[in-house]
Amino acid sequence: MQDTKKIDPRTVKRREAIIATARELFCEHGLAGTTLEMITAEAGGSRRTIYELFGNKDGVFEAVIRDCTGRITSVMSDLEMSDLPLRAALIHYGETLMTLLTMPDTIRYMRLFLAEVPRFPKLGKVFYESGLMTGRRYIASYFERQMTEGNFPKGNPWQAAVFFSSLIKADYDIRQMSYIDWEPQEKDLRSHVIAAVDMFLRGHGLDPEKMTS
Amino acid sequence: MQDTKKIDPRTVKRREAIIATARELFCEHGLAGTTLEMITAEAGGSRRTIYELFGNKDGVFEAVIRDCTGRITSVMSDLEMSDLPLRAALIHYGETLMTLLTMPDTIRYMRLFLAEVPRFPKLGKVFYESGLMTGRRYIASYFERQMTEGNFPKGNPWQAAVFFSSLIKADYDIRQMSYIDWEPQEKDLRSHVIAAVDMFLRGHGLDPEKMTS
DNA sequence: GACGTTTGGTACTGAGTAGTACCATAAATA
DNA sequence: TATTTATGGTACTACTCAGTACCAAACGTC
Repeated sequence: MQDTKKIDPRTVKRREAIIATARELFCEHGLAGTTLEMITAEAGGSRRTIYELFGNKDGVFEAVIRDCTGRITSVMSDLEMSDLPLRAALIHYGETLMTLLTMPDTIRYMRLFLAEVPRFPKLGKVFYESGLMTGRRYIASYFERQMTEGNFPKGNPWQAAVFFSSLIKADYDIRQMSYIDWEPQEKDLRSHVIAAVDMFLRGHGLDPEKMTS
Repeated sequence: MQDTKKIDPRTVKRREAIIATARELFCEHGLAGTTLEMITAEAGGSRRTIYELFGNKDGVFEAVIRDCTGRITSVMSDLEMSDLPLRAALIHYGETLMTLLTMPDTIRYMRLFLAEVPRFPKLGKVFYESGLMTGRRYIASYFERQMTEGNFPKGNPWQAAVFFSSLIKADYDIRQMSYIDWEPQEKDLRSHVIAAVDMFLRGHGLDPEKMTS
């Protein structure tokens, strides 16, 4: 039952170009505010091709969201928890995570996604499980390792992961999503992450003052 | 320069009816997915009146968002930090806050709001400052009081408030906004709040075990 | 009860746009 | 080179819907 038909390289290129352009336009004007004509005007090609490749407008939207989710997920997977000592590793991870989460593109994408989820419940699952949970799983397994190695008090690694990311994230996401054109200063982010990590460590009975960092 | 003209009670009633209906419809179908005809069909009246009262469709949307924000703010203001001992008070506040934040109406409203903020930057400010910050201010002043009374280690009450609400909220908001038709169990919420409060207390050098609750 | 304001209902305009049909053309494949 | 497939472009249909105009009726005010 395998589809041995070769895929025309033109199709791949067109598809990518359409998704890239649509992503920009959707983020800028929303789904309803973007016409297929706007997409073809910028990406080239014609509406004919869009219907050929995506079925209809909603198909383009789905493809865009899956693409964005994939991008974020892949960044998340690349976030290696380094071999630094615990506190330094957490700070490093927290900073990288925050850089990703506070990027204007991430914010615009989240807004777009949340706006339309009710009409695309399947995408909600995709986003949550492959996007949000990827980072969570990763950090939970890190804590688990630290627990067995005796660097971190034994407990529920999953809960530790939830609390850790909550403290790091704080309300920067909601704040940025609602406050247009506001971006946190990098130095504020840094000091916030440090404060969050230290609070997290103390919350688990560890003294950040005594940790080489 | 005062406007001494009396307001026709009919106008007030119509206005309220339109906002209530529009709120439901906007949350259900989004702004673009709701036609003015749908509103009049359910709220009664005619499009004529809508233009009379709100100017245009965007005017209705603005009124709806202001109304929703006002509702949430008023609930926030009613959240009294009781006279219970610290740990019990935090748990109580946390539970009430979570009840508010995880209500399906709150979630749907947040989605609607975030979807359209880019076109209504002013509303972003309203939401953030009068909605989100109201609770934050309240709890910060609570911590300040506890600090001066010696029940809580001296420090930055504002930061304490940020961390506290971050831990309480965790990722329930994002999770609910993206996962349609998922609602947390009440007992899970309770145990989460307790764990968050205890982690918060330990993070500030207090031992929850030793606190009468 | 007379006057003025607000409202309901209906019908209309005009703009915008998703989706389709069709054919010529360009590119890939064999 | 011949054949197949994907693409571009254009023109068209059918529809939705915001916003307007107008008149008669309902309601509040005095």
